[in-house]
Amino acid sequence: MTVRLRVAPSPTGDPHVGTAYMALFNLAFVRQQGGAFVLRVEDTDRARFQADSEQQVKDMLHWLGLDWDEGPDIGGPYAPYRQSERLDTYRPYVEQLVASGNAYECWCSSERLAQMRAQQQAAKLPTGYDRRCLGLTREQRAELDGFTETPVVRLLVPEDPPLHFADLIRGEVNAPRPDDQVLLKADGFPTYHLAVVVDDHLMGITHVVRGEEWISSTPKHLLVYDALGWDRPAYAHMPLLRNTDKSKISKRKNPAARLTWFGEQGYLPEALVNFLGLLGYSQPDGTEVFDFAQMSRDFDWSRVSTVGPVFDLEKLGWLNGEYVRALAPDDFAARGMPFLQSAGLVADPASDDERATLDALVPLVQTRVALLTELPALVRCFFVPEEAFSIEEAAAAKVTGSGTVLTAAADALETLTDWSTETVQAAMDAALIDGLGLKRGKAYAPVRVAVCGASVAPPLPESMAVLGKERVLRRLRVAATTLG
RNA sequence: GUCCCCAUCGUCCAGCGGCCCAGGACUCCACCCUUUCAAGGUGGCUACGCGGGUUCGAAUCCCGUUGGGGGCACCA
Repeated sequence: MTVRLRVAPSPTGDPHVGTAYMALFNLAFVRQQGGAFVLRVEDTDRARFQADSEQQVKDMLHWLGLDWDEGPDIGGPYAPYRQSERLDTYRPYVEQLVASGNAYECWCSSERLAQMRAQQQAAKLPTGYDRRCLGLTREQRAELDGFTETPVVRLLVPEDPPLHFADLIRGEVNAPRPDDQVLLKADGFPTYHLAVVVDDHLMGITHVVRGEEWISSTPKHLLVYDALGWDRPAYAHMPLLRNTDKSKISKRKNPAARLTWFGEQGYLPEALVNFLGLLGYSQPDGTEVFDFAQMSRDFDWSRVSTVGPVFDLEKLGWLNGEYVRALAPDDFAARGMPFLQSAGLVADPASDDERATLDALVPLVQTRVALLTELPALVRCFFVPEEAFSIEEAAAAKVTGSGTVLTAAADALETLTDWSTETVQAAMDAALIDGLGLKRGKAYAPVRVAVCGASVAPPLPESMAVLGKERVLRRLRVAATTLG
């Protein structure tokens, strides 16, 4: 049997990391098994619906390389893949459930339901629908209070509903007894609980992989499968990603909950994918730097943890550095360019000169960047117009009184006809180390500040070679007076 | 409140009865390398929540307890 899995985001806002996390594990298994991966849009909540959300989700998933085989944009044998376009397919099943006595209509107003729950909680009772409408006709119910015109359809949970199910990650799971859950809302839209089951069945989904938060509603779904006479899928409930305080990861408490945040912050998609594959999961050999293909190759549900991992940015930052350093030089330049452009250091599109300068800088900065957002500060002095070049105050303060050193360096460099890393360094060493008797660290510090404007910068002779004789000399002579 | 899930260094993982007075990674600290900062190298700090069992033997199994998390919507 060929395996079919899906990821089913709800277009209610900015794409969530949890969606990528689920997609990754779904997909790792799908690709290992040679099955199909479906993207289904669960847009049954018209109150929270956001029109641009679906596209953002698709963009983010593509950015991460987590691509689907069937979906609303590319179609497939089970189209449509948007639940709002499938309203007609749910209706017959609702009718069937009502006819078979597995569901019933309910006219209770939301006010009455809220009041009922409050009372139950005050009485320290489990909350749940009290079945006020069960067995009543519309007319009979209308005579009682808390009545509302348009009914919903509720699942009738039997005395002994199925509460146990096998989970690929957790083994036998014991879930709580469900409430008489609403299946069809008053607006005619199905709730999640009806729509997932119907769609998963109709779309031939074999494995339902979702967050742990769904464990408690699985019995409802089981009930619907059974009532409709359908085979149950296999279940895998993933651990929930957490904030630092261990609560379920949220956009409110954690910027990383927002998928679009990572690109803006200079993270590489392959690093994020790798990192997500490290949360609640590990490679059999303990490898920590691995790509999707490797993860998929020996993917195993039994290796997925049941403990919700804290989404810790520090390790992701390290991992990102690993990936940044592993980038081919031209790839690094290409990925870094947008950050230089948005910092206003490079024109958009970049000129040939600017490209050439960046290419020359790559070997100097690639090991010094963990996040792409760190690049602009590191290369600022190479791109900034001479008139706008300035020395950081703190850096200047560290080397005040080095006019002699700077002048000596400038004088020595002035005579150079061949301008390269080697000749520059030789000239500086001769003038400052041999000539003034300074140690290299002492000698280079003021020069670095004068030329780069900061006390932390890429290697000095290399930087000076890239900068060119003219600009270096000008900066040295200016600094010789200002730092004199 | 109620039901369910979970429990190894600060964090992410390994461990699935003896190889563990617990191993790797991130972070932090020290040292080496070194023209600054990185990168790289070496070393170090730090954990099986607690209490009972079971067993010759428990981080690993069982029970309890404590702690954390999630669900309890005409949201997903």
